[in-house]
Amino acid sequence: MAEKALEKKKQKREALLNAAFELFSINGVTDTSIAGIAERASVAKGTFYLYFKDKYDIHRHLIAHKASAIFRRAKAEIEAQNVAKEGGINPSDFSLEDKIILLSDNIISQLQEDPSLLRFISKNLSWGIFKNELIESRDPEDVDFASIFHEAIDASPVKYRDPEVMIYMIIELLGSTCYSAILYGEPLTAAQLKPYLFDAIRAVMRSMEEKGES
Amino acid sequence: MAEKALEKKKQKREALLNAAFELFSINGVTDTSIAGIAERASVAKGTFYLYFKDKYDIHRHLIAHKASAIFRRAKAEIEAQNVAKEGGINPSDFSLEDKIILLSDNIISQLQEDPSLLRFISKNLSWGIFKNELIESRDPEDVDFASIFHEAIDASPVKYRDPEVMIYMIIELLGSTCYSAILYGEPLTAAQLKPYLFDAIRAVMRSMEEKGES
Amino acid sequence: MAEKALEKKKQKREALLNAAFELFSINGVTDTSIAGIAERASVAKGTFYLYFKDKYDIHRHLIAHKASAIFRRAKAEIEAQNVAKEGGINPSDFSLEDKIILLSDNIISQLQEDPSLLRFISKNLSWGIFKNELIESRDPEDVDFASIFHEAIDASPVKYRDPEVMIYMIIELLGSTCYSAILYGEPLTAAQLKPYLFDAIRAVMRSMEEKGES
Amino acid sequence: MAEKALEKKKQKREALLNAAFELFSINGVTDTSIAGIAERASVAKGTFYLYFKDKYDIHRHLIAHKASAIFRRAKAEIEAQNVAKEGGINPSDFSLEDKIILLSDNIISQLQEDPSLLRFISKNLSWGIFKNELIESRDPEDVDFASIFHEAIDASPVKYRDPEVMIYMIIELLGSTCYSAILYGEPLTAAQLKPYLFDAIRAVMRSMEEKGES
DNA sequence: TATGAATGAGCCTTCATTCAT
DNA sequence: TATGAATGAAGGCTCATTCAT
Repeated sequence: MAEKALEKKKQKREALLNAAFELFSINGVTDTSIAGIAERASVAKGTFYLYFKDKYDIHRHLIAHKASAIFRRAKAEIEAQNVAKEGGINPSDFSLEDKIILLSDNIISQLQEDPSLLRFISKNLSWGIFKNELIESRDPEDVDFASIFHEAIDASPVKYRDPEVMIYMIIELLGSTCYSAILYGEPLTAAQLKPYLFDAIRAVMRSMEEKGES
Repeated sequence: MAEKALEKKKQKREALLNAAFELFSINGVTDTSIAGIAERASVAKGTFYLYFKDKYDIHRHLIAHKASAIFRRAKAEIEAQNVAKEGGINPSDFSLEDKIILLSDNIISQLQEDPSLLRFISKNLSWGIFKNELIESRDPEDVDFASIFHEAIDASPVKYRDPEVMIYMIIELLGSTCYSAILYGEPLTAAQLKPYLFDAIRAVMRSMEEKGES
Repeated sequence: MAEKALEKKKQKREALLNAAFELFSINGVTDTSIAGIAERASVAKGTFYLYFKDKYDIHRHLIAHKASAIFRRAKAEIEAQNVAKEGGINPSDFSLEDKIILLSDNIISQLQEDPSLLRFISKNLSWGIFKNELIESRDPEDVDFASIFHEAIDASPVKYRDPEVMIYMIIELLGSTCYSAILYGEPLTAAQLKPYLFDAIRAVMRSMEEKGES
Repeated sequence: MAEKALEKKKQKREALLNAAFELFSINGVTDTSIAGIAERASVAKGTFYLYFKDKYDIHRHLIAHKASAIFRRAKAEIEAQNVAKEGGINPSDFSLEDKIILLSDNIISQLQEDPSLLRFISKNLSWGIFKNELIESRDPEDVDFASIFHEAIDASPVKYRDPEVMIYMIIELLGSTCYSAILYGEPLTAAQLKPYLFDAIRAVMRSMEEKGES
């Protein structure tokens, strides 16, 4: 196939993903039809099936795609901040706790900025996604974001019992508390939640520090 | 209406709720039809509409109903245990932390016993349910289980900053970590999760103790 | 259900069968849609599925129904003729050969009268239908027409080797030669075919007479 | 066009025909798609249209092609047998009856060997095919097999009333009885059918012998 | 209250066919 | 010639909902 044609295919796929994201966010998966996705993507209905198996297929791809994007952006922004304040604190001076709080803070900000994103990944920002196990053929740019954590953990002087479980609990806590807070301000707003949540995350981490470490 | 007729109505309603619960558990809400619910309840299709507005209506009632049942049973069982070991530890000797751990432990046991129950309330065991705000016309027996917590908190000598938020975080943490653990054993089994989770709950609670309290 | 309602159901079913027959005859099974059948029957699309599983289900019912009707009518007409010419030949005077020729003649006449009927049962007037094995739930009025033959055979003084095979061959010969003759007049018209065919049928029967019979 | 290119075209056509034959045999015409044929032939979908007008076009070609092949092979094998037993019976010693029985026997064997072939030409092994009238542009190698019969008939000392009708009836009888016998063994197996069928064919032929001929 | 036949909107999906490359 | 992405018509089927009984 000519290069141009490949480019066009990529664009169509992108258009479908965007359309699906918007509709899933607005109406939910159940109330979104393939016809609707195709129409919004300015593509014929049949074209949808050239790119995705069904509604749930595109949904899975989107979740992986969006979750990955959130983590990548969070990581990038944190690094950019460090570069900005040159001569400032050396990132390696941050403790793992600090890093995870920074990351959480950034993720919450992103979700606040774009609540439709939150509604979409809704309750899906959890372990299954995190491990990318839902999807067999990950898109190449959707990097394995579990590695972001593992790098940071490995670099930490403080060691933790079962670091995977720790991350699991942090992600679940973050995801489930933010949902209600950001979308409904219930039982408190995201801004109000943050200090409590960060304290809680720190507390969870401390409770999992390796015993010998004192 | 004769008493007998009232009784029959009650039974029909119950039959519909049970049928819906089973089908929702097995096939999910989307893949459950009203026709299916009616058939399983041995009731005509039209009859469904005499009791519920639509599929989502019965779903909401069920969630509130089941969640309430879990909390009530947990409370009852804990009290029964205390009565059993008479002369044993006086329940009022338990700290709030202990009580909440006991409650959590019991809830996890119930969900383990009946994973279809877990699958059903799935990610719904969260604040929305807890506050029973989803449903306007609560069934009379579905008591407000938030009160269970408030009573215990009020009785606690240790005081907490924003106890509602604390409960919120605990419930979210419990609900979201158990889901994956019980249903998939991922990233660890419920049995393995428990010590970590209880430590985490205690850590969260400590982080929210009133400062002056030492 | 009230008697009237039952009557209406029966009518709807009949309307669907008639509509399907007409469309199958005109356009063939492949080019007939369920929407088309429903429309022609003045019934909503969904109603079709209350009576038949799919297009092939109604097709099977129709074949059994129509084939049965042909045989029943043939039998009835032959009997009526005998009654008409009272004092005439006693039907029991007919040999089995004669009876089968009479039957064949009548069937050919029916098919000539209504070529759409022929096109419909087309190549289906064969053993599978004859034995009614295609269809599990035969309509009650669609009598087992195999019995018509067996009665006649049992009554015959002349005995045959394997009478079932004989009938099989006669039916296949009749069905397949008539098709082309009636519909296309190729390689000869039905009228021209008849004497040859009847000779052939008699020849086949003679070739299967029991040896001892001389 | 270069010779090599012509060769390639021929191969593609052949590939399409083979693919279509296999799929028609397995799934039937209705459930076979052009996309499927093209894929199985390792050819692009659009390429199909360079060789055939549509699904039914390739179907017609195939029927004529396969039916012709059966007759040619039957003739060739019979001739080969005669050559083999050199000094044996002179083929011209066979009566027309014998020749046609031999031919029928061979055709039945072929169909038994390859039931998918039978399923494919199914009920199509009949007069329409025989006369090759279905297809306007016969492939050059698909010789007119009607001539095989006419030669034999002309060579026969015994003369027949309307020999075309005789052949017509024989072919129809053969085709329709074999179908059910070979594919389903109903109402009897092909092996069991043969003696009856051959007797019947002989009987039909005798019934059509020219009267004066004794 | 209870029924269940009837409805028809609306969904998913397939597929023949076209056409720019 | 050959390709295969794109199209959109068409069909099958489900299902929530209504309503006469």
